[in-house]
Order: sequence, then structure tokens, then C-alpha cells
Amino acid sequence: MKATPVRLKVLEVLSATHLALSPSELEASFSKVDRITLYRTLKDFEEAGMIHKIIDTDGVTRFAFCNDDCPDATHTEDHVHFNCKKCHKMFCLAHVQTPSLQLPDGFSSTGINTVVHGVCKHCA
Amino acid sequence: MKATPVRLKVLEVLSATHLALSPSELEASFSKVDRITLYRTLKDFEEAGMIHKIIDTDGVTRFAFCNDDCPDATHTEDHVHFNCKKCHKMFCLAHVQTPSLQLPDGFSSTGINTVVHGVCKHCA
DNA sequence: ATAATAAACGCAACATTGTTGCATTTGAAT
DNA sequence: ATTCAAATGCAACAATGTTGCGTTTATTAT
Repeated sequence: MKATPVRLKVLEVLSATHLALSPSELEASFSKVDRITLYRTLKDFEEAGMIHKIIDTDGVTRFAFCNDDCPDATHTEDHVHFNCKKCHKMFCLAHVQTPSLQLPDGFSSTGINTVVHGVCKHCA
Repeated sequence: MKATPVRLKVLEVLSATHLALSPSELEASFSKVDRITLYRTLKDFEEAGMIHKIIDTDGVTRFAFCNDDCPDATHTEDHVHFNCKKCHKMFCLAHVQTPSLQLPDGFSSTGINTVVHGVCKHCA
């Protein structure tokens, strides 16, 4: 994987925030980048385990960089996400672990996606 | 709200399964129905509290009828959903309650969306 | 430093999902 | 049967995401 300007910019923006950003938000933050290239960059980063993808309460796809306070170096997304209903931002709550739960017989889990919906610290 | 053929069909299909179905799956199951009408029907049902909407692991919007084993008559979606990575079906686990969790200071929750990813009973 | 090459980019074109406006049809109540 | 609001279906549009392909660029070896 080559160190190109587009990739460096995306990494820079994502690593500087604890928010999960959508492709269009990212596109808007540096308007020089082609939409398709951005999609491919995000896909590459995700496959490389550098960022993770989550879908917010409204069905919007978002990507987040796991900072070093991420409990799991493999970025398996075992933390909780918080979706604010006012500002619509999505926070990675890196320290809130996904609770375990009891599944019915025959069902086996490989991951749990927990998205909390509510009002964030800044909108309260 | 009028009892029209389209609405009756949608209710019939959704009430006969414990799966959450996407608009296109519903459209395919009775090919006479206009896509737009279906979207509006689902929206109306959702606003009336008869069905609930959930986004699956792949970002696909799905709708499910809460059967009488649904723990909450207000359909507030306080149960867990299971998304099979093989058949891609989404099950309403009506008896598995959403676990509560501890949020950071300042964040308040109005709902938690839990989607378990894994292999279902039939694909195991 | 330069040339070679595989990777990344950007454009066109397309597919899917979802929404809105508007004219027409239809369910239900009189 | 008549009426009228509600529901439908069509056209048109917007947003999101993907693929093919020719061009550019970052790295690697010369």
C-alpha cells in the first residue's frame, strides 16, 4: 500500500477525531478528492484493519479510526458507538465494552454491533 | 388508515415471519406492488407503531412486525436482532433483551440498537 | 538521478435505494 | 349511489455506492 496524498489526508482527519465520519463528510473536508477514490481508500483501509465501518441509526455508513485507547489492536469493533439525535454525530465510546448476551440455541456470534441513540455531552 | 390490498399484503407477510425484511425483498414477494407505494406503506406502518425499522450489518434497511411475543407493546425495539453472515437473514430475537450499559458522563440514551453478527441456527 | 512498473487515481457510466409532486383511483362513510 | 379524503402509481430526481478503463504517480531497481 502506497503512501499517497489522498490516503495521508484521510488518515490525518480520521486519526484526529473520535467521531465516525461518513464518506460525504470526509469528501467535504478536503474538496480536492475524487469521490470514487475516497470510497476505494476507505475500503482499502478497512480491509487493512486500520479503520472500522459502522452504520449509524439513520443507515448512514461511517468510518472511524481506532485510536490507541481502542481496547483491541485488531479493530474488531468491540466497543460501543453513540449516535446523537441532535447533532447526528457518531462517537466511538472506546472505553465502553460491548456487553455480552445469551443467544438462543443454535445461534453463534462473531461480533456485536451496539449503537446507542440519545443526546451527546455537547447537545445536552 | 384505510385497509387497502397493498397494506393487507404487507401486514400478512411481515406478521407471518420473525424475520426483518427489506423493501426489495417485500417488493419481490408480491410483484404487483409499486415500489413507491411500498415505501410509503412501510413508513406509515412504522409511524403507527405497527412495525419497526432496523438497519442490518450491511447497511440494508429492514422492517419487522413485532409478534405478540414482543416484550413491549410500544414496539420500542428493545430486543436484540441477529444478522446471519451466511444467509444474510435478520432475525428478531424477541426474547433477548438489550443489555444495559454504562455511558460516559453527559451522554444520555433514548434507545439501544444491538445487532449480533454470526451464523444462525439454520446455517450452522 | 532515471527508467520501469505496479499501484493509485479520476472520469464515465451504471445500479440501487429512497424521496417528492401531481394526476388518478379507490375505500369507506353518508 | 354519491362524495371526498386517502391511497396509489407514474415521472423525475437525489444520494450512495460500484465497475471498467485509460492516465498518472509512487516506489523499486538500475
